[in-house]
Amino acid sequence: MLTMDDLVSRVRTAVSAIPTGTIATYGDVAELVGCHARQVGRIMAAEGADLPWWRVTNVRGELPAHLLPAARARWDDEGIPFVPDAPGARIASCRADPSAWVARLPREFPTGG
DNA sequence: TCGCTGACATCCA
DNA sequence: CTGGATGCCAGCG
Repeated sequence: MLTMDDLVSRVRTAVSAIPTGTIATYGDVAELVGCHARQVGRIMAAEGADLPWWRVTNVRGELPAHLLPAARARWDDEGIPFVPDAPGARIASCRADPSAWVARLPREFPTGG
């Protein structure tokens, strides 16, 4: 049984494991923790304050306007390009390798199987 | 204790 | 941009 607390814990673990300088999508995280992408967004909004949330974007590599200023600063720090004219380019060039990302997770991390 | 409704940092045609 | 599909939570009666 996957409770909300379990889900929060998994999301926190998964997001924390995203390698520096790379980004993942809500869908990636959702698939990894075994829930819907939208659920990840809810958790990030509520519990993601102390996580590298700027490494988690939507499928287009974008974030809501109220987060963009802070996210851009983080992306700049980590060498992640901000490409306002071609947001897809960022997600394409900086998306974390799932294998490398998942490898950073603890063995105990339940991926659903 | 339900059932409806609105809000959310999503995704797709 | 518009409209529908998904999952979960919070507020109201």
